[in-house]
Amino acid sequence: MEFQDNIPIYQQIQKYLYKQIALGLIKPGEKIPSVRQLAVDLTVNVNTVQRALNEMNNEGILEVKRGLGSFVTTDINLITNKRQELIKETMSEFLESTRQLGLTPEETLKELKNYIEEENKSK
Amino acid sequence: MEFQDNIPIYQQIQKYLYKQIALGLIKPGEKIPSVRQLAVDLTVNVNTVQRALNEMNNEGILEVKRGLGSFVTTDINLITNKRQELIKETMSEFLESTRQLGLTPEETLKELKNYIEEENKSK
Amino acid sequence: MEFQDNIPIYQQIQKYLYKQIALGLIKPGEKIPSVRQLAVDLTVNVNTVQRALNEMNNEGILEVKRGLGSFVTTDINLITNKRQELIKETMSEFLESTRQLGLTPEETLKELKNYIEEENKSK
Amino acid sequence: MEFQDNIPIYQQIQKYLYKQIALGLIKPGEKIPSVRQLAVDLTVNVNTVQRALNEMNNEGILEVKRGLGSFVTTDINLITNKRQELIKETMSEFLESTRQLGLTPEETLKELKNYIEEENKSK
DNA sequence: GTGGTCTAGACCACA
DNA sequence: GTGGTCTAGACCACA
Repeated sequence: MEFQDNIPIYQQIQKYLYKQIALGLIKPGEKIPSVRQLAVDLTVNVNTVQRALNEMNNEGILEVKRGLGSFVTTDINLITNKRQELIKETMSEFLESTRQLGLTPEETLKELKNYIEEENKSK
Repeated sequence: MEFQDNIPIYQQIQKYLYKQIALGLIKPGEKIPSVRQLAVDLTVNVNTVQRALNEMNNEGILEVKRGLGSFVTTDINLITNKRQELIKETMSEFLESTRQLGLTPEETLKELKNYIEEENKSK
Repeated sequence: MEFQDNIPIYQQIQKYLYKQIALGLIKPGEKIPSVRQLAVDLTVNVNTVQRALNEMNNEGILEVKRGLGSFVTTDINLITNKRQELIKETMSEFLESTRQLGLTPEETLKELKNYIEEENKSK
Repeated sequence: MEFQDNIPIYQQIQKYLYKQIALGLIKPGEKIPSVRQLAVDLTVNVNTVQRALNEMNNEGILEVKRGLGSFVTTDINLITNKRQELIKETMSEFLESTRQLGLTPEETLKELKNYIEEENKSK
Protein backbone atom coordinates (compact mmCIF):
# COMPACT_ATOMS: atom_id res chain seq x y z
CA MET A 1 0.00 0.00 0.00
CA GLU A 2 1.22 3.48 -0.79
CA PHE A 3 0.03 6.68 0.65
CA GLN A 4 -1.57 9.32 -1.44
CA ASP A 5 0.69 11.99 -2.77
CA ASN A 6 -0.57 15.48 -2.62
CA ILE A 7 -1.99 16.34 -5.99
CA PRO A 8 0.23 19.18 -7.22
CA ILE A 9 -1.31 22.57 -6.67
CA TYR A 10 -0.97 23.55 -10.31
CA GLN A 11 -3.10 20.56 -11.29
CA GLN A 12 -5.69 21.48 -8.70
CA ILE A 13 -5.81 24.96 -10.20
CA GLN A 14 -6.29 23.47 -13.65
CA LYS A 15 -9.11 21.26 -12.47
CA TYR A 16 -10.73 24.19 -10.72
CA LEU A 17 -10.62 26.29 -13.88
CA TYR A 18 -11.76 23.42 -16.09
CA LYS A 19 -14.80 23.01 -13.90
CA GLN A 20 -15.57 26.72 -13.96
CA ILE A 21 -15.41 26.61 -17.74
CA ALA A 22 -17.30 23.32 -18.06
CA LEU A 23 -20.08 24.74 -15.92
CA GLY A 24 -20.19 27.91 -17.96
CA LEU A 25 -19.29 30.03 -14.94
CA ILE A 26 -16.51 31.43 -17.11
CA LYS A 27 -17.83 31.80 -20.64
CA PRO A 28 -16.08 31.19 -23.97
CA GLY A 29 -14.02 34.21 -24.93
CA GLU A 30 -14.16 35.62 -21.42
CA LYS A 31 -11.08 36.91 -19.66
CA ILE A 32 -9.99 35.11 -16.54
CA PRO A 33 -8.28 36.99 -13.70
CA SER A 34 -4.62 37.86 -14.20
CA VAL A 35 -1.97 35.45 -13.00
CA ARG A 36 -1.11 37.85 -10.24
CA GLN A 37 -4.71 38.19 -9.16
CA LEU A 38 -5.22 34.43 -9.18
CA ALA A 39 -2.03 34.01 -7.19
CA VAL A 40 -3.41 36.35 -4.53
CA ASP A 41 -6.89 34.81 -4.57
CA LEU A 42 -5.55 31.29 -4.28
CA THR A 43 -2.72 32.30 -1.93
CA VAL A 44 -0.26 30.62 -4.20
CA ASN A 45 2.88 31.69 -6.01
CA VAL A 46 2.65 33.43 -9.37
CA ASN A 47 4.83 30.78 -10.96
CA THR A 48 2.48 28.05 -9.84
CA VAL A 49 -0.45 29.78 -11.47
CA GLN A 50 1.56 30.31 -14.60
CA ARG A 51 2.46 26.67 -14.79
CA ALA A 52 -1.21 25.75 -14.60
CA LEU A 53 -2.25 28.24 -17.27
CA ASN A 54 0.66 27.35 -19.51
CA GLU A 55 -0.52 23.78 -20.00
CA MET A 56 -4.10 24.90 -20.55
CA ASN A 57 -2.79 27.29 -23.16
CA ASN A 58 -0.98 24.41 -24.90
CA GLU A 59 -4.20 22.44 -24.94
CA GLY A 60 -5.96 25.40 -26.47
CA ILE A 61 -8.51 25.76 -23.67
CA LEU A 62 -7.03 29.12 -22.79
CA GLU A 63 -5.56 31.74 -25.08
CA VAL A 64 -2.90 33.59 -23.16
CA LYS A 65 -2.24 36.98 -24.71
CA ARG A 66 0.89 38.68 -23.51
CA GLY A 67 0.18 42.07 -22.06
CA LEU A 68 -3.56 41.50 -22.19
CA GLY A 69 -4.42 38.51 -20.06
CA SER A 70 -5.79 35.00 -20.47
CA PHE A 71 -9.02 34.21 -22.27
CA VAL A 72 -11.20 31.12 -22.46
CA THR A 73 -11.18 29.66 -25.96
CA THR A 74 -14.17 30.40 -28.17
CA ASP A 75 -13.87 26.91 -29.62
CA ILE A 76 -16.87 25.30 -27.99
CA ASN A 77 -15.89 21.85 -29.23
CA LEU A 78 -12.66 22.00 -27.28
CA ILE A 79 -14.57 22.84 -24.14
CA THR A 80 -17.13 20.11 -24.67
CA ASN A 81 -14.42 17.55 -25.31
CA LYS A 82 -12.53 18.56 -22.21
CA ARG A 83 -15.66 18.28 -20.11
CA GLN A 84 -16.35 14.85 -21.55
CA GLU A 85 -12.79 13.83 -20.74
CA LEU A 86 -13.17 14.97 -17.15
CA ILE A 87 -16.44 13.08 -16.84
CA LYS A 88 -14.86 9.87 -18.10
CA GLU A 89 -12.00 10.29 -15.71
CA THR A 90 -14.43 10.70 -12.83
CA MET A 91 -16.36 7.59 -13.89
CA SER A 92 -13.20 5.56 -14.08
CA GLU A 93 -12.01 6.61 -10.64
CA PHE A 94 -15.44 5.95 -9.19
CA LEU A 95 -15.60 2.42 -10.55
CA GLU A 96 -12.12 1.78 -9.20
CA SER A 97 -13.26 2.89 -5.73
CA THR A 98 -16.33 0.69 -5.70
CA ARG A 99 -14.34 -2.22 -7.12
CA GLN A 100 -12.13 -1.95 -4.05
CA LEU A 101 -15.28 -2.28 -1.98
CA GLY A 102 -16.24 -5.47 -3.79
CA LEU A 103 -18.73 -4.10 -6.28
CA THR A 104 -18.79 -4.98 -9.97
CA PRO A 105 -19.64 -2.14 -12.34
CA GLU A 106 -23.17 -3.51 -12.68
CA GLU A 107 -23.63 -3.68 -8.91
CA THR A 108 -22.22 -0.19 -8.64
CA LEU A 109 -24.81 1.04 -11.10
CA LYS A 110 -27.58 -0.54 -9.07
CA GLU A 111 -26.26 0.88 -5.80
CA LEU A 112 -26.01 4.33 -7.35
CA LYS A 113 -29.59 4.09 -8.57
CA ASN A 114 -30.75 3.16 -5.08
CA TYR A 115 -28.70 5.91 -3.52
CA ILE A 116 -30.21 8.53 -5.80
CA GLU A 117 -33.74 7.27 -5.22
CA GLU A 118 -33.33 7.38 -1.46
CA GLU A 119 -31.85 10.83 -1.65
CA ASN A 120 -34.83 12.02 -3.70
CA LYS A 121 -37.27 10.54 -1.18
CA SER A 122 -35.60 12.26 1.73
CA LYS A 123 -36.13 15.65 0.18
CA MET B 1 -10.98 27.97 -3.09
CA GLU B 2 -8.63 26.04 -0.87
CA PHE B 3 -6.28 23.32 -1.80
CA GLN B 4 -6.58 19.80 -0.65
CA ASP B 5 -4.17 18.82 2.05
CA ASN B 6 -2.91 15.33 2.33
CA ILE B 7 -5.49 13.04 3.82
CA PRO B 8 -4.03 12.06 7.22
CA ILE B 9 -2.11 8.83 6.97
CA TYR B 10 -4.02 7.24 9.85
CA GLN B 11 -7.25 7.70 7.92
CA GLN B 12 -5.66 6.16 4.87
CA ILE B 13 -4.69 3.18 6.99
CA GLN B 14 -8.23 2.86 8.27
CA LYS B 15 -9.67 2.97 4.78
CA TYR B 16 -7.18 0.36 3.69
CA LEU B 17 -8.15 -1.98 6.51
CA TYR B 18 -11.88 -1.36 6.02
CA LYS B 19 -11.52 -2.36 2.41
CA GLN B 20 -9.59 -5.50 3.26
CA ILE B 21 -12.36 -6.45 5.68
CA ALA B 22 -15.19 -5.41 3.38
CA LEU B 23 -13.72 -7.54 0.62
CA GLY B 24 -13.34 -10.48 2.97
CA LEU B 25 -9.56 -10.49 2.52
CA ILE B 26 -9.38 -10.34 6.27
CA LYS B 27 -12.15 -12.50 7.72
CA PRO B 28 -14.36 -11.92 10.77
CA GLY B 29 -12.58 -13.05 13.91
CA GLU B 30 -9.22 -13.09 12.16
CA LYS B 31 -6.14 -11.53 13.71
CA ILE B 32 -4.61 -8.62 11.80
CA PRO B 33 -0.84 -8.05 11.81
CA SER B 34 0.68 -6.48 14.91
CA VAL B 35 0.96 -2.76 15.25
CA ARG B 36 4.69 -3.03 14.89
CA GLN B 37 4.38 -5.22 11.83
CA LEU B 38 1.92 -2.87 10.21
CA ALA B 39 4.18 0.06 11.03
CA VAL B 40 7.05 -1.67 9.23
CA ASP B 41 4.92 -2.83 6.28
CA LEU B 42 3.47 0.61 5.73
CA THR B 43 6.73 2.42 6.62
CA VAL B 44 4.85 4.50 9.07
CA ASN B 45 5.24 5.43 12.69
CA VAL B 46 3.88 2.99 15.30
CA ASN B 47 1.81 5.77 16.86
CA THR B 48 0.11 6.42 13.54
CA VAL B 49 -0.95 2.82 13.26
CA GLN B 50 -2.15 2.84 16.84
CA ARG B 51 -4.27 5.90 16.24
CA ALA B 52 -5.90 4.20 13.25
CA LEU B 53 -6.64 0.96 15.13
CA ASN B 54 -7.83 2.82 18.19
CA GLU B 55 -10.71 4.45 16.35
CA MET B 56 -11.63 1.21 14.66
CA ASN B 57 -11.70 -0.40 18.09
CA ASN B 58 -14.11 2.27 19.31
CA GLU B 59 -16.38 1.58 16.38
CA GLY B 60 -16.30 -2.09 17.26
CA ILE B 61 -14.91 -3.19 13.90
CA LEU B 62 -11.73 -4.28 15.62
CA GLU B 63 -11.26 -5.78 19.02
CA VAL B 64 -7.88 -4.85 20.35
CA LYS B 65 -6.87 -7.41 22.98
CA ARG B 66 -3.95 -6.26 25.04
CA GLY B 67 -1.06 -8.65 24.76
CA LEU B 68 -2.77 -10.69 22.06
CA GLY B 69 -3.24 -8.38 19.09
CA SER B 70 -6.14 -6.97 17.13
CA PHE B 71 -8.99 -9.05 15.75
CA VAL B 72 -11.70 -8.34 13.25
CA THR B 73 -15.11 -8.34 14.88
CA THR B 74 -17.25 -11.43 14.45
CA ASP B 75 -20.32 -9.23 14.30
CA ILE B 76 -21.13 -9.57 10.63
CA ASN B 77 -23.77 -6.87 10.83
CA LEU B 78 -21.17 -4.36 11.92
CA ILE B 79 -19.00 -5.24 8.96
CA THR B 80 -21.87 -5.11 6.53
CA ASN B 81 -22.96 -1.78 7.89
CA LYS B 82 -19.47 -0.36 7.67
CA ARG B 83 -19.16 -1.51 4.09
CA GLN B 84 -22.52 0.03 3.30
CA GLU B 85 -21.38 3.24 4.92
CA LEU B 86 -18.22 3.33 2.81
CA ILE B 87 -20.25 2.69 -0.30
CA LYS B 88 -22.63 5.54 0.51
CA GLU B 89 -19.72 7.82 1.16
CA THR B 90 -18.25 6.93 -2.22
CA MET B 91 -21.59 7.52 -3.93
CA SER B 92 -21.95 10.87 -2.28
CA GLU B 93 -18.47 12.02 -3.26
CA PHE B 94 -19.02 10.80 -6.79
CA LEU B 95 -22.26 12.72 -7.21
CA GLU B 96 -20.57 15.81 -5.85
CA SER B 97 -17.80 15.46 -8.45
CA THR B 98 -20.18 15.08 -11.35
CA ARG B 99 -22.33 17.92 -10.03
CA GLN B 100 -19.26 20.12 -10.31
CA LEU B 101 -19.11 19.10 -13.95
CA GLY B 102 -22.70 20.12 -14.49
CA LEU B 103 -24.41 16.74 -14.24
CA THR B 104 -27.59 16.07 -12.25
CA PRO B 105 -27.74 12.74 -10.40
CA GLU B 106 -29.98 11.38 -13.14
CA GLU B 107 -27.61 12.47 -15.88
CA THR B 108 -24.75 10.99 -13.91
CA LEU B 109 -26.55 7.68 -13.78
CA LYS B 110 -27.06 7.73 -17.54
CA GLU B 111 -23.43 8.66 -18.18
CA LEU B 112 -22.23 5.88 -15.90
CA LYS B 113 -24.43 3.38 -17.72
CA ASN B 114 -22.95 4.48 -21.03
CA TYR B 115 -19.45 4.36 -19.67
CA ILE B 116 -19.86 0.81 -18.42
CA GLU B 117 -21.42 -0.34 -21.68
CA GLU B 118 -18.61 1.10 -23.72
CA GLU B 119 -16.05 -0.44 -21.46
CA ASN B 120 -17.69 -3.82 -21.84
CA LYS B 121 -17.69 -3.49 -25.62
CA SER B 122 -14.02 -2.66 -25.74
CA LYS B 123 -13.13 -5.84 -23.94
CA MET C 1 10.57 46.59 -36.96
CA GLU C 2 10.93 44.73 -33.73
CA PHE C 3 14.05 43.50 -32.11
CA GLN C 4 14.72 39.87 -31.58
CA ASP C 5 13.78 38.54 -28.21
CA ASN C 6 16.21 36.23 -26.59
CA ILE C 7 15.11 32.73 -27.34
CA PRO C 8 14.29 31.28 -23.91
CA ILE C 9 17.09 29.18 -22.53
CA TYR C 10 14.82 26.21 -21.96
CA GLN C 11 13.98 26.18 -25.66
CA GLN C 12 17.64 26.36 -26.55
CA ILE C 13 18.25 23.37 -24.32
CA GLN C 14 15.46 21.50 -26.05
CA LYS C 15 16.86 22.26 -29.48
CA TYR C 16 20.30 21.21 -28.34
CA LEU C 17 19.01 17.88 -27.08
CA TYR C 18 16.84 17.32 -30.13
CA LYS C 19 19.88 17.75 -32.32
CA GLN C 20 21.96 15.37 -30.23
CA ILE C 21 19.20 12.81 -30.57
CA ALA C 22 18.54 13.48 -34.24
CA LEU C 23 22.24 13.03 -34.98
CA GLY C 24 22.32 9.80 -33.00
CA LEU C 25 24.84 11.22 -30.54
CA ILE C 26 22.43 10.18 -27.86
CA LYS C 27 20.89 6.86 -28.84
CA PRO C 28 17.32 5.60 -28.40
CA GLY C 29 16.86 4.22 -24.90
CA GLU C 30 20.00 5.90 -23.65
CA LYS C 31 20.05 7.83 -20.40
CA ILE C 32 20.79 11.52 -20.62
CA PRO C 33 22.64 13.30 -17.79
CA SER C 34 20.60 14.10 -14.68
CA VAL C 35 18.86 17.44 -14.44
CA ARG C 36 21.34 18.50 -11.84
CA GLN C 37 24.28 17.49 -13.99
CA LEU C 38 22.87 19.26 -17.02
CA ALA C 39 22.27 22.32 -14.90
CA VAL C 40 25.92 22.35 -13.92
CA ASP C 41 27.19 21.60 -17.44
CA LEU C 42 25.06 24.30 -19.01
CA THR C 43 25.52 26.70 -16.07
CA VAL C 44 21.82 27.08 -15.80
CA ASN C 45 19.27 26.62 -13.04
CA VAL C 46 17.86 23.18 -12.31
CA ASN C 47 14.33 24.45 -12.85
CA THR C 48 15.22 25.68 -16.30
CA VAL C 49 16.53 22.26 -17.28
CA GLN C 50 13.45 20.64 -15.84
CA ARG C 51 11.18 22.88 -17.83
CA ALA C 52 12.97 21.87 -21.01
CA LEU C 53 12.82 18.15 -20.24
CA ASN C 54 9.23 18.33 -19.08
CA GLU C 55 7.95 19.37 -22.50
CA MET C 56 10.09 16.78 -24.21
CA ASN C 57 8.60 14.21 -21.88
CA ASN C 58 5.10 15.32 -22.85
CA GLU C 59 6.01 14.92 -26.51
CA GLY C 60 7.27 11.43 -25.75
CA ILE C 61 10.82 12.09 -26.99
CA LEU C 62 12.09 11.59 -23.47
CA GLU C 63 10.85 9.22 -20.83
CA VAL C 64 11.50 10.76 -17.46
CA LYS C 65 11.56 8.13 -14.75
CA ARG C 66 11.39 9.49 -11.27
CA GLY C 67 14.32 8.38 -9.19
CA LEU C 68 16.09 6.92 -12.19
CA GLY C 69 16.70 9.65 -14.70
CA SER C 70 15.63 10.64 -18.19
CA PHE C 71 15.88 8.34 -21.18
CA VAL C 72 15.58 8.89 -24.90
CA THR C 73 12.50 7.18 -26.29
CA THR C 74 13.00 3.86 -28.06
CA ASP C 75 10.24 4.82 -30.47
CA ILE C 76 12.32 5.50 -33.55
CA ASN C 77 9.36 6.89 -35.45
CA LEU C 78 8.96 9.64 -32.91
CA ILE C 79 12.59 10.60 -33.32
CA THR C 80 12.42 10.52 -37.09
CA ASN C 81 9.30 12.65 -37.08
CA LYS C 82 10.83 15.18 -34.76
CA ARG C 83 13.92 15.42 -36.91
CA GLN C 84 11.77 15.92 -39.99
CA GLU C 85 9.86 18.62 -38.16
CA LEU C 86 13.05 20.43 -37.24
CA ILE C 87 14.25 20.19 -40.83
CA LYS C 88 11.04 21.70 -42.15
CA GLU C 89 11.26 24.48 -39.63
CA THR C 90 14.79 25.24 -40.75
CA MET C 91 13.72 25.26 -44.40
CA SER C 92 10.88 27.60 -43.67
CA GLU C 93 13.06 30.05 -41.76
CA PHE C 94 15.68 29.92 -44.48
CA LEU C 95 13.22 30.74 -47.23
CA GLU C 96 11.89 33.61 -45.15
CA SER C 97 15.42 35.01 -44.80
CA THR C 98 16.16 34.84 -48.49
CA ARG C 99 12.74 36.25 -49.33
CA GLN C 100 13.71 39.30 -47.29
CA LEU C 101 16.75 39.58 -49.52
CA GLY C 102 14.58 39.56 -52.61
CA LEU C 103 14.92 35.91 -53.63
CA THR C 104 12.02 33.70 -54.66
CA PRO C 105 12.16 30.09 -53.46
CA GLU C 106 13.31 29.02 -56.91
CA GLU C 107 16.07 31.61 -57.00
CA THR C 108 17.06 30.57 -53.50
CA LEU C 109 17.41 27.00 -54.68
CA LYS C 110 19.65 28.08 -57.55
CA GLU C 111 21.78 30.26 -55.27
CA LEU C 112 22.16 27.42 -52.80
CA LYS C 113 23.24 25.08 -55.58
CA ASN C 114 25.87 27.58 -56.72
CA TYR C 115 27.03 28.14 -53.19
CA ILE C 116 27.53 24.44 -52.58
CA GLU C 117 29.34 23.95 -55.89
CA GLU C 118 31.74 26.78 -55.14
CA GLU C 119 32.37 25.46 -51.69
CA ASN C 120 33.18 22.04 -53.11
CA LYS C 121 35.62 23.56 -55.60
CA SER C 122 37.45 25.48 -52.94
CA LYS C 123 38.20 22.33 -51.05
CA MET D 1 27.40 24.59 -25.10
CA GLU D 2 26.75 28.24 -24.57
CA PHE D 3 23.53 30.07 -24.94
CA GLN D 4 22.89 32.62 -27.58
CA ASP D 5 22.97 36.15 -26.35
CA ASN D 6 20.85 38.78 -27.94
CA ILE D 7 22.26 39.92 -31.22
CA PRO D 8 23.33 43.53 -30.58
CA ILE D 9 20.62 45.94 -31.56
CA TYR D 10 22.90 48.01 -33.73
CA GLN D 11 23.60 44.93 -35.86
CA GLN D 12 19.92 44.26 -36.13
CA ILE D 13 19.43 47.79 -37.37
CA GLN D 14 22.16 47.31 -39.96
CA LYS D 15 20.63 44.12 -41.22
CA TYR D 16 17.27 45.80 -41.42
CA LEU D 17 18.67 48.66 -43.51
CA TYR D 18 20.70 46.33 -45.71
CA LYS D 19 17.58 44.40 -46.52
CA GLN D 20 15.62 47.55 -47.32
CA ILE D 21 18.37 48.58 -49.69
CA ALA D 22 18.86 45.11 -51.15
CA LEU D 23 15.17 44.91 -51.89
CA GLY D 24 15.18 48.35 -53.49
CA LEU D 25 12.75 49.69 -50.90
CA ILE D 26 15.30 52.42 -50.32
CA LYS D 27 16.84 53.37 -53.66
CA PRO D 28 20.43 54.30 -54.50
CA GLY D 29 21.07 57.94 -53.73
CA GLU D 30 17.95 58.19 -51.59
CA LYS D 31 18.00 59.83 -48.18
CA ILE D 32 17.19 57.59 -45.24
CA PRO D 33 15.36 58.96 -42.20
CA SER D 34 17.35 61.03 -39.74
CA VAL D 35 19.17 59.42 -36.88
CA ARG D 36 16.70 60.95 -34.50
CA GLN D 37 13.76 59.77 -36.56
CA LEU D 38 15.12 56.24 -36.74
CA ALA D 39 15.77 56.27 -33.02
CA VAL D 40 12.13 57.18 -32.42
CA ASP D 41 10.79 54.73 -34.99
CA LEU D 42 12.82 51.87 -33.61
CA THR D 43 12.45 53.00 -29.97
CA VAL D 44 16.15 52.82 -29.59
CA ASN D 45 18.83 55.14 -28.34
CA VAL D 46 20.25 57.69 -30.78
CA ASN D 47 23.76 56.43 -30.11
CA THR D 48 22.73 52.94 -31.11
CA VAL D 49 21.47 54.18 -34.46
CA GLN D 50 24.59 56.21 -34.95
CA ARG D 51 26.79 53.23 -34.30
CA ALA D 52 24.87 51.25 -36.91
CA LEU D 53 25.06 53.98 -39.55
CA ASN D 54 28.68 54.68 -38.81
CA GLU D 55 29.79 51.20 -39.82
CA MET D 56 27.66 51.31 -42.91
CA ASN D 57 29.29 54.59 -43.79
CA ASN D 58 32.71 53.00 -43.46
CA GLU D 59 31.67 50.26 -45.82
CA GLY D 60 30.51 52.88 -48.27
CA ILE D 61 26.93 51.67 -48.39
CA LEU D 62 25.82 54.89 -46.79
CA GLU D 63 27.20 58.34 -47.21
CA VAL D 64 26.64 60.31 -44.08
CA LYS D 65 26.66 64.00 -44.92
CA ARG D 66 26.95 66.18 -41.90
CA GLY D 67 24.06 68.54 -41.63
CA LEU D 68 22.19 66.90 -44.49
CA GLY D 69 21.52 63.34 -43.44
CA SER D 70 22.48 59.87 -44.64
CA PHE D 71 22.15 58.72 -48.22
CA VAL D 72 22.31 55.34 -49.86
CA THR D 73 25.34 55.02 -52.10
CA THR D 74 24.81 55.43 -55.83
CA ASP D 75 27.46 52.78 -56.42
CA ILE D 76 25.25 49.97 -57.54
CA ASN D 77 28.11 47.50 -57.47
CA LEU D 78 28.59 48.09 -53.79
CA ILE D 79 24.93 47.39 -53.15
CA THR D 80 24.95 44.29 -55.31
CA ASN D 81 28.04 43.01 -53.57
CA LYS D 82 26.60 43.63 -50.14
CA ARG D 83 23.44 41.81 -51.07
CA GLN D 84 25.50 38.95 -52.42
CA GLU D 85 27.46 38.89 -49.18
CA LEU D 86 24.28 38.72 -47.11
CA ILE D 87 23.00 35.92 -49.28
CA LYS D 88 26.18 33.93 -48.84
CA GLU D 89 26.06 34.46 -45.11
CA THR D 90 22.50 33.18 -45.06
CA MET D 91 23.47 30.12 -47.12
CA SER D 92 26.35 29.38 -44.82
CA GLU D 93 24.23 29.62 -41.68
CA PHE D 94 21.55 27.47 -43.27
CA LEU D 95 23.98 24.72 -44.19
CA GLU D 96 25.37 24.80 -40.67
CA SER D 97 21.87 24.34 -39.25
CA THR D 98 21.04 21.40 -41.47
CA ARG D 99 24.47 19.89 -40.83
CA GLN D 100 23.55 19.87 -37.15
CA LEU D 101 20.49 17.87 -38.12
CA GLY D 102 22.60 15.33 -39.93
CA LEU D 103 22.21 16.54 -43.52
CA THR D 104 25.05 16.93 -45.99
CA PRO D 105 24.90 19.97 -48.29
CA GLU D 106 23.67 17.73 -51.11
CA GLU D 107 20.93 16.24 -48.95
CA THR D 108 20.00 19.71 -47.82
CA LEU D 109 19.59 20.77 -51.43
CA LYS D 110 17.31 17.85 -52.11
CA GLU D 111 15.25 18.48 -48.97
CA LEU D 112 14.88 22.12 -49.90
CA LYS D 113 13.71 21.18 -53.39
CA ASN D 114 11.11 18.85 -51.90
CA TYR D 115 10.02 21.46 -49.43
CA ILE D 116 9.48 24.08 -52.11
CA GLU D 117 7.60 21.65 -54.34
CA GLU D 118 5.27 20.65 -51.55
CA GLU D 119 4.68 24.26 -50.64
CA ASN D 120 3.79 25.05 -54.24
CA LYS D 121 1.34 22.16 -54.36
CA SER D 122 -0.41 23.27 -51.21
CA LYS D 123 -1.15 26.69 -52.69
C1' DG E 1 -0.89 46.33 -15.93
C1' DT E 2 -0.25 41.63 -17.99
C1' DG E 3 2.32 37.60 -19.03
C1' DG E 4 7.28 35.19 -19.59
C1' DT E 5 11.69 33.66 -17.95
C1' DC E 6 15.08 32.63 -14.68
C1' DT E 7 17.39 31.91 -10.25
C1' DA E 8 18.39 30.19 -5.51
C1' DG E 9 16.90 27.48 -2.40
C1' DA E 10 13.74 24.50 0.17
C1' DC E 11 11.36 20.26 0.78
C1' DC E 12 9.34 15.98 -0.97
C1' DA E 13 8.86 11.12 -3.29
C1' DC E 14 10.95 7.20 -5.45
C1' DA E 15 14.92 3.71 -5.62
C1' DG F 1 21.04 9.97 -6.22
C1' DT F 2 17.17 11.31 -9.37
C1' DG F 3 13.19 13.86 -10.58
C1' DG F 4 8.92 16.99 -8.90
C1' DT F 5 6.90 20.96 -6.76
C1' DC F 6 6.77 25.34 -4.78
C1' DT F 7 8.21 29.93 -3.20
C1' DA F 8 10.20 34.69 -3.23
C1' DG F 9 11.96 37.73 -5.87
C1' DA F 10 14.19 39.76 -9.93
C1' DC F 11 14.06 41.43 -14.56
C1' DC F 12 12.06 41.60 -19.18
C1' DA F 13 8.57 42.38 -23.23
C1' DC F 14 4.16 43.91 -24.79
C1' DA F 15 0.27 47.48 -24.51
